[in-house]
Amino acid sequence: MTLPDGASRVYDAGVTGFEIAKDISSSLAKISIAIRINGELCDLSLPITQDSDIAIVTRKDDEALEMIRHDCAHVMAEAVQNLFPGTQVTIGPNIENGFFYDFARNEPFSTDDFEAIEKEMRKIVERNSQFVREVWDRDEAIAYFRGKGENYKAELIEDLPESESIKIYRQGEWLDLCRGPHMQSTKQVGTAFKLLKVAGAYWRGDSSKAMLTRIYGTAWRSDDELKEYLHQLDEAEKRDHRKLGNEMDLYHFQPEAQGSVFWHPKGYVIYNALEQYIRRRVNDAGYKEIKTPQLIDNKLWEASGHWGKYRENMFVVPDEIPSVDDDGPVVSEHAFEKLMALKPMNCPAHVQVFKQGITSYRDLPIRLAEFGCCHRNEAHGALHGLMRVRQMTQDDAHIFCTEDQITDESVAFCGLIKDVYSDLGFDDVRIVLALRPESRAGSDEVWDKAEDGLRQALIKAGLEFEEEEGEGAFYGPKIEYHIRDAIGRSWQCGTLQLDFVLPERLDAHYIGEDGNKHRPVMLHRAILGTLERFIGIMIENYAGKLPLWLAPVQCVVATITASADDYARDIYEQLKAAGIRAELDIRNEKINYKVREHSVGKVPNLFVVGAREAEEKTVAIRRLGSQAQDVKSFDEALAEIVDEAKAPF
RNA sequence: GCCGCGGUAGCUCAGUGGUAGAGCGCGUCAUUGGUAAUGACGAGGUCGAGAGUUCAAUUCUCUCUCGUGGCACCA
Repeated sequence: MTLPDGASRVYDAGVTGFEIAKDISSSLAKISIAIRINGELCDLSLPITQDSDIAIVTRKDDEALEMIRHDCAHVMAEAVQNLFPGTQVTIGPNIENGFFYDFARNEPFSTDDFEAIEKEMRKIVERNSQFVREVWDRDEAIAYFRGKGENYKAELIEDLPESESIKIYRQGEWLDLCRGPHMQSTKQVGTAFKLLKVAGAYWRGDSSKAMLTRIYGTAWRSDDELKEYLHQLDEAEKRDHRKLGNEMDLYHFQPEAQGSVFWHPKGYVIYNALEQYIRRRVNDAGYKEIKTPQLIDNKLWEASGHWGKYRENMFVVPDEIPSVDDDGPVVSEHAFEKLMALKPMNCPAHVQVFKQGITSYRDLPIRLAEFGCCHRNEAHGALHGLMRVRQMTQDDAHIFCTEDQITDESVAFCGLIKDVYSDLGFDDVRIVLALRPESRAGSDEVWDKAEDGLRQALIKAGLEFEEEEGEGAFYGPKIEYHIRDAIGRSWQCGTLQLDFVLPERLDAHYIGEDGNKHRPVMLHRAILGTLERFIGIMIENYAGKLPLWLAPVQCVVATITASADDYARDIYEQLKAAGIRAELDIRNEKINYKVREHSVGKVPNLFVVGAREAEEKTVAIRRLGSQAQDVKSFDEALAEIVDEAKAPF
């Protein structure tokens, strides 16, 4: 056996990892939980029959967390079956920071059951049952699980490839089908686990199949790690844009317009600042901004293919003046013969703009940008604050170009998007090339060409990317830009999609050098994705403390005594005149009160003025997140804040 | 859309089979204070909607609706 440090040891064939660990040192044996044999993670109890490179895995190793969580899922499954006989087990994989297990039970679980389940889990851990691995005959295994009424498990075994042996892990009386590996005993799961939530989940992720009950849990090496993780969850909750949006008075939602934002003055400041910034960016990058209709006749959606592929997400309205008769139908029986739809995407409308007049190859590329307001009939359960809405504004644009120009345009876009994300505070960007989905328009040849076009552009731009099958849009492959926020979450925002289909379907063409008609290629692209969602991401990323140029209120002038009111009013007016979003707080309140209120309100700059400042024409600046009082002349402070409040572009 | 959990004052939430409470916020008054909550008083609620059970429902049951955690879908 060759150890990680290169040393080798000799054992009889059939020696187990545990025996080796014990042989190396008894203290190692105590903390060992698994073994890597030629790189593969295995049970310590597995007999080793050949010369191998081995490494004993202990609780301290990276793999330990995964094993603890997976074993914890088994412990939870047993606990649930002990407490709720008749519950069927299904699958229970690890996920980021924890695990879940899906159960089939007529009566779903509730979080009220957690206490009892956790208590039972602790008993099983304390029981210190060995995890024992067995290999069963396939048919016997199926018969066994069927006999126990475990139909889901039986189905899982039936679907395992013939080449796969059927592995069963026992822990005391209880057993489960499992690929393994497992630690030595339930005791090694430890005590640092907690059940977090219950949720419905479809069997095999298929909405036509049965709804199971999923229990989510988390497990860690130590109670301290668990505590730390729970603390992180609390912190993430504090950043929730729905909570902050409410506290900062940015926007609201109400049932009469579910999924659509009512922007309040302060929220709309952010919205406008961001829109203006993007407008300057795309103008600079050679785009022309346009605005296209909201409500468009169905004929165009049929021609574009949206009616066929996207209908279930569209709001469709009859093109008829409703009846004014109180008793009669609001629309006639013929209403549905002529339909219009609120646009769910801007692309067909942009093709219409492109198609006006005759375009020469000399005009290409043509880049049409729109802050396009789109409506999508999202499922009720999908709606989530600003992150998932029914009315959204995309920072959309379509580039019409020749095939030869695809690479240059794509490379240019990659540069633009990188600059924008960097300006907005996101430097960790993951790029995914999403390939053809099952339901799609266009021939395989066209898809081959489109996928390769984007791939080549990414290579030329020198960017690292991953490819994902089946994730593309129905009309073309796409590059997805995923940004990572301050607390490590990933969001898909920007996208670049190559489309040979739509220009064809909507018959767009340009006149080439040869004097003949040619089909342009269309690049769909967005940087923020949608303004709504991006603002939600920004709020959470900055925990509400937005960069100065986006802050709804950039400066509050707060007085200590009424004797400074006139001076405060004067400098407030000067700040406003200089373009600073300032507020004046001359309320009859103590300065402590004002400082607290504006700190909680995430105001970046507080200019505090009392009699002394009024006398000396200074301000005492208090910055958000700092206790320091920086006293300087107002003129200097004004120049500084004006400079600092400039947008990055 | 599916499964679970919720909806009580502007906000955050407590509570009860006999038509309601706290803190913050809001209003009035006093206080003019030096960097994260000054004090007193006051106003404010058909307890999400509808139906049922009951002498009596905010409370129990059902339906609907909206929100929420997931699933499915997705920017």
